Amino acid sequence: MVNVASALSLEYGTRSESLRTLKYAILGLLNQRNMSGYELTQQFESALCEFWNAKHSQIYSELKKLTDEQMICYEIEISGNVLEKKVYSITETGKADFMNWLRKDEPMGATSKDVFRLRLFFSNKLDQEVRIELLNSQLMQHRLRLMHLKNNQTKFNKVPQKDSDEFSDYLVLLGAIMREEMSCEWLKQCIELCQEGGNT
Amino acid sequence: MVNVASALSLEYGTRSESLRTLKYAILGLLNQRNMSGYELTQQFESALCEFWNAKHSQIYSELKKLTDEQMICYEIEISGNVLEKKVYSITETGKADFMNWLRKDEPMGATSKDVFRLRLFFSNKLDQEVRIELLNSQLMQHRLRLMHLKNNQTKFNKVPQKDSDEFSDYLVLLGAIMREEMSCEWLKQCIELCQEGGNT
DNA sequence: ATTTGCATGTAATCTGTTACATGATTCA
DNA sequence: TGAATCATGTAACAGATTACATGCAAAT
Repeated sequence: MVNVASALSLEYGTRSESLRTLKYAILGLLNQRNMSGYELTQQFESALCEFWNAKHSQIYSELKKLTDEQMICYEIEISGNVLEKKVYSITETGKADFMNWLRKDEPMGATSKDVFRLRLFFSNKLDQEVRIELLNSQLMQHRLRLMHLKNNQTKFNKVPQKDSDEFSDYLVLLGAIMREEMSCEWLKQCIELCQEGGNT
Repeated sequence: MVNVASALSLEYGTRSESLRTLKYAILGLLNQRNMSGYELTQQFESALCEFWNAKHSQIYSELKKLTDEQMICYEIEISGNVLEKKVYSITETGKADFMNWLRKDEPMGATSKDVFRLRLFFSNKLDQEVRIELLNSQLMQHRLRLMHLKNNQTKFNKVPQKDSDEFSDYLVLLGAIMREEMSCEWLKQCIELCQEGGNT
């Protein structure tokens, strides 16, 4: 028997909305200040890079979509003689939509993907030396990243005011540092466990 | 002037290969033991859930592709009277390809995306009470997750043998626990910083 | 009988990456 | 004058989610 209900297009509620996180990342940035697509791309590479990323190709198409949806609008500025630059700003509609997203207390989703942990999960199939080399390589990379982050932190000589953009920035930087410190700790423990009763 | 080289389809090297991580996650699991698509789906929900995830729809289509590519093959088993089950196993080609992937020391990619951190980055636009509520909600969720993970850890009464599947499992579980502990610590610090000089 | 779990798939859509494509501006 | 950076876009493809779709088996 066929599914009559679905044949009549009943019973299966409206399609659930997609998350559109990129949309809100862009709206959030434009809520801080007006920017071009190029500047937004740079923001993703600097300010957001510890928790979000997007290529210019994706950003430009999202900007087009958000303009159509009247969440943002733009004015054209001229750099030099002829080079056109679109400076985007958030609309009132966009601001309202963004604030609505920001306030929502959504339950945590699935843990994010991590290729290295996946590799490690299968690493007992490797020679012990190779496994330790891979762990060491990973450790070095995380140490380097930690160094850069701690260097960024020195730019704050005191905790910023709670309602400032800098304060939020400070919180996420703290999170990034703690994450890298944890990663280094964990990798060191893994290496130790792999070496225990080692090759003498 | 048009790009003659590209018009002639020259000069722009071969398309770079995609990562196909799901492929290797599946090959890795089938390298441990033979399984059906259904069992693989369950493995993603249990053993791999702390660092990878995939829905059954994605898994079944990847299995089809891997079969075409001769990385895996299957035999049909009957459960009960008629219900057919495809039990997949990895081929020698698949095993070689998997080991090749496992050995590679790829540099760390971009930090993985984290919607909560993105929200927090914009959270100075919220009322202080709402911001703290969101942080508390997040903290509770991470505490719960930590509890479950620590409970899993009790299943290991000692560190398993280094070349066993259980040892790798132990390492990634340790990583998951440390990650959740760090998250709880970080969130507590964020809450404190948000409350400092608070509303008296 | 009815619900839960076993078992497998496809279609539509959304999200993200790589490659293609162009041209101006600035600095060495 | 050549390289790096500013500036914007499209097309093709890869990766992932949600919904659609079906039916058997086991337990209550």
